Amino acid sequence: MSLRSKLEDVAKMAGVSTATVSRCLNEPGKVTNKTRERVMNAVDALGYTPHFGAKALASRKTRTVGAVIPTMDNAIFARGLQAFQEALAAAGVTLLVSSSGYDAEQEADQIRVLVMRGAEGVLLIGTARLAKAYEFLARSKTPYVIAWALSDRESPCVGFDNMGAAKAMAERVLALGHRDIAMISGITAMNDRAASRVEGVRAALVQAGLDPDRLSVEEVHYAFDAAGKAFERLMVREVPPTAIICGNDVLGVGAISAAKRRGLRVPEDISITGFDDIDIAAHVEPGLTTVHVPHERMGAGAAAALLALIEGDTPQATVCIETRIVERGSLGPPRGGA
Amino acid sequence: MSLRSKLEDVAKMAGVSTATVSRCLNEPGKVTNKTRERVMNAVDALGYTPHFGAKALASRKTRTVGAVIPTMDNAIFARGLQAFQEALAAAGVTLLVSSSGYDAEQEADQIRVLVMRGAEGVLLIGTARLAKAYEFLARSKTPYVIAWALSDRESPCVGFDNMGAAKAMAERVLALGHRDIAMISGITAMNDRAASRVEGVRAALVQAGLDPDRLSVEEVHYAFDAAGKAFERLMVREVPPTAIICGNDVLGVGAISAAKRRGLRVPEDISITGFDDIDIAAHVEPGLTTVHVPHERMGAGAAAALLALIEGDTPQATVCIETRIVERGSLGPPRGGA
DNA sequence: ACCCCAATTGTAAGCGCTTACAATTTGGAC
DNA sequence: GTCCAAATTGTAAGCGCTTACAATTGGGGT
Repeated sequence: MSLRSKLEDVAKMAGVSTATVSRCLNEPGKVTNKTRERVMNAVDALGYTPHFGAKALASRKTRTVGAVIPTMDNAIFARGLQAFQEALAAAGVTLLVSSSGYDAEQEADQIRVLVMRGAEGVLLIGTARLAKAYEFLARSKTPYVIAWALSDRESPCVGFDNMGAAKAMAERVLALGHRDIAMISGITAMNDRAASRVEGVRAALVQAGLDPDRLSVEEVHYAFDAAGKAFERLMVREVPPTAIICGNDVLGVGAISAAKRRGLRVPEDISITGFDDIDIAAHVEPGLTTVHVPHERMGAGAAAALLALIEGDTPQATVCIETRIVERGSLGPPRGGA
Repeated sequence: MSLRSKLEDVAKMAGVSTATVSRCLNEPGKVTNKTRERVMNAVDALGYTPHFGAKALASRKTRTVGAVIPTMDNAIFARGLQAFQEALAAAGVTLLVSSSGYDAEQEADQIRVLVMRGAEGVLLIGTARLAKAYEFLARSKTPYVIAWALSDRESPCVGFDNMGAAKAMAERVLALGHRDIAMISGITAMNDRAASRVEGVRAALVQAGLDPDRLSVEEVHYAFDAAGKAFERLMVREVPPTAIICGNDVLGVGAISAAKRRGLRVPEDISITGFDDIDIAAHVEPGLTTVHVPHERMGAGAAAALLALIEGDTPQATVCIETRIVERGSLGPPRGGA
């Protein structure tokens, strides 16, 4: 970090001015072949790497965007973020990622940090966050797009209908004859996706003429064993469920695992569903019936929207990515039959 | 990004000089309570966020380190990186992560980018990388530590003995009586961890008086279905293996899944082992017998080493984290008996 | 040859911050 | 009240880069 060579060193070695070196690096067309070659030689003779901060300061642009995601632990955000990143890279924009650990306070901090590090726009997951985070975004005039959910904010979003998808899944469960349905959900506080999914299931119950308050919901953080423990708690209730709708695939896989450990067959003894369709969902036994989310499409769409925003264009306010249910075997009719 | 308020604005509003504002923010002790309060009010009245680039430029320090990991897709690096990050945060240092997609050329690029973005040191995974990457590190005098493997470089490493652990696992497999052993490995080119693990298994075979060339090795990238396909290929060989040692848990889980799809029982018909002990290993049926790696300890250790390096201290050159085998059921004696 | 215009290169003024160093204020001790 | 050292604040010079603008160069057209 200390003895880096700078533009001036390169200029000196190549016998040109710093302006010329800068041009060689940034607008090679504006420089003679001959001098460009000379400069480039100096550049890699010295192993010159421009100082990002200085560059950002002088040019007042960074070609950088940020994303703060709830967690990097599980694969839920990996695919979408990957697509987001690739689309940005294609436009010559760098992505800075950080994770908040599902903590709203931390998320607000991370947003600040990203912006101060030069993010010209940010990708945010879902809509629920501290007011001060939104205020900061507004005050600093930082464009942002929301993904993984739909939003009615002025800023665009590229997401999917969490509530609708969960409702569709619940409808399918109900159609098979299940009446004792429970849910293992992520923590719904400050997590609109988790909350919407619970709401979606409740809506399906209401629509089927059932009492939505009879739905037992276990809220746990997204981890296999937390889901396992939630499963245990659900199964010792006085009326154990015949089907458990899980808030995501991590919970679903954890539940299947716990069921088998308990000697229950899936779906004969207990049906289990997931949400997201991450890789592992297809690789447990039985395969997890789940909601497939086209993460790649969402990530790419979000990138396009954010880039447009940064360029000053106004992209479509809301892009709704369609989800679909994939049946894999973990959902079947209840024990007694329909 | 455009109309951010700057130090000067804060200074003006608080009626002090920019130097005083800077002090308030960086060395609050050197300023009267009264003026500090006045300044702080101005700071959040304006929603002031310092310009990172300007700060880095003026102070020639960033309190930032970088890490280049092969992938964020699976959980392999997540836990260790998390611990690394937390240890850094405790020291007030920010972590910048990027992933190379197991591509050496990209990794070299990422290292450059991180350094140019102000990384005062970097965390690298394993030892195999392009010479130019090492050269750049040396020329730019950027300290680095290597994790996830042991290294004989001058720069410190905090890792574990991939070869030894794989050998130990193979010995256990051999002790159970297996003689037809195969391996599903990650791509070994430019991946010393993968290569060492294969080497370890071969060493165990040699030690047991077996021909190491008889070991069938399928090299695939780390994904469930790639492992599944590799499994299929292995099982149609003229002498199908009775045990498959997998290069990591993703491959192991993929193999178990493929075995069951093929109607084989694990471990009665085929034994399967993994490496890493990621969460999912305990949540498949049967549980995956694997090598447990204390990722948290490694991440924290790596952080300590890197921070020391940046401070100019010389940490211990090599820290070897002990691994251990966890038995979960996917490894048993071969069909015929020992 | 000579002139003029376009292409290329150089000059120098910042970008927003930190930090020596200088100037000022403060608060005891007398 | 005075004086002095210590504490606080202000002044201004960069940090490494970009980019108007100015200066130079090189080629036709004549």
